[in-house]
Amino acid sequence: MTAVTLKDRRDARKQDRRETILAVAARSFLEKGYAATSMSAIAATLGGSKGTLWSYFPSKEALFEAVLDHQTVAYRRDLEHALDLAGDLRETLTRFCRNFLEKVTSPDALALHRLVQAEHQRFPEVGRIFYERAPRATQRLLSAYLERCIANGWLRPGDSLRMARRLIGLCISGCHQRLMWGVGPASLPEAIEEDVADAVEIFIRAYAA
Amino acid sequence: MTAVTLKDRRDARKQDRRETILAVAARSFLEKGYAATSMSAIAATLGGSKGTLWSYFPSKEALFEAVLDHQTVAYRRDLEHALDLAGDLRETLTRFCRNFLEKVTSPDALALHRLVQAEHQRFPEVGRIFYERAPRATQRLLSAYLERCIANGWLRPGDSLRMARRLIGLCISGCHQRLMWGVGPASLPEAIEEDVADAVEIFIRAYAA
DNA sequence: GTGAAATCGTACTATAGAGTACGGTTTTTG
DNA sequence: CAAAAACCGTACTCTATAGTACGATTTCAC
Repeated sequence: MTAVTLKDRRDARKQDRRETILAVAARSFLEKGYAATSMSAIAATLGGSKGTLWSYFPSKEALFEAVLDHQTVAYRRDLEHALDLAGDLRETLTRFCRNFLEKVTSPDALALHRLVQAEHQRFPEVGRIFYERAPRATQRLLSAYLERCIANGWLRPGDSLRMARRLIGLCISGCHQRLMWGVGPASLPEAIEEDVADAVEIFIRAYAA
Repeated sequence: MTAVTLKDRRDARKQDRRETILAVAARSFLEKGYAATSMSAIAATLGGSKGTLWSYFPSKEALFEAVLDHQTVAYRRDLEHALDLAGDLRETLTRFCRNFLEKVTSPDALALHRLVQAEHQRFPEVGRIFYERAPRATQRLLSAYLERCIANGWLRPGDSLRMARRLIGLCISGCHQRLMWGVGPASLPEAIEEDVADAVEIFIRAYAA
């Protein structure tokens, strides 16, 4: 027993170190992109030597993929937490859209979005994996809820996945779109409220029973 | 007169050369991105010497910006041509959405979209300029048409620019979104028709008088 | 034909960053 | 304490590519 905990302490340290490396690397990748991020600079920020860095991740590519993996896990966990759907239709949709928009307009989410967008030519897997984990996961969650609304007779029957995509498209057609191009609104919270109200109103007019 | 035309021939050659360089560079930038594009490779493809390339564009950055400039001009010219709005509301919106989606789902448009997205951190101007010339220009054009529809009593009064953004958001919420992540549909034309039909239907239900 | 402008080929400089090698030092385990 | 694992610092190799220099050659205007 004692032997195990002692050995585990070493492993825990390694895990900690790994997390630290991922955090430092994520900062750089998200802010500067893949090409402009240098392994040497990461090693320097960490304080350790280059050899150590390479002992954790055998190459820049490996580190990059580990960072994306880490980030998408965090992204999805946040989203699922934000998407517990219960209560009145309009109210629930409004809460969902607001939570969703708040998540995806955060600086980190925008940076991640851009990073994957930028590098998914160089790393073809990256785009598909991210799509599965973030946009697709969100669509599925929302779609399942809409399915229940249809069963309850609150919404007209139809393809719930397509309906989910339309609602999400409406949500991101305003401030999110502009933020992606570096043209932010004066007040983000107000812009989000406006987008949410529009999206829900349009959606309900289109699909309510 | 003769003097002028003769001198012009030299200028015309230079102009041709410039266009050729821009075309070759655009291929590379659009396919491989900024970092992975090398000036030496462009010079090699052109066949000439590096000195000549630098005599046309004093740096890689300058060439990059010239390429983006050239591409957005082409992009906007195409769009404006595709957006002559006349006739019945539903029919006009359908034609507009179809033309728009066909343009923005073309391989070059997708690549341009990604390229600007990727590099607008390194070149902060690029994002704003592109936004002005492409998404914003489209919004303005559509918005002006919707304004007329409101005046005619076909649509309920409202903020026409916001309405335009919602319609465009609906259009790109389907296959365009997936294409951006490298997850293309089996049949693009069919997917476009589906998106167009949905978008127009939802829009009309939401805003028709 | 003649001179000027453009072009060519090639060799060069300078920089930057990925990944390696290695001998010495600290930390952890038992 | 002793052995092993991890870590450190530093110096190194290798490759890629932006940008320059320059003398030789072609093209074009007149």
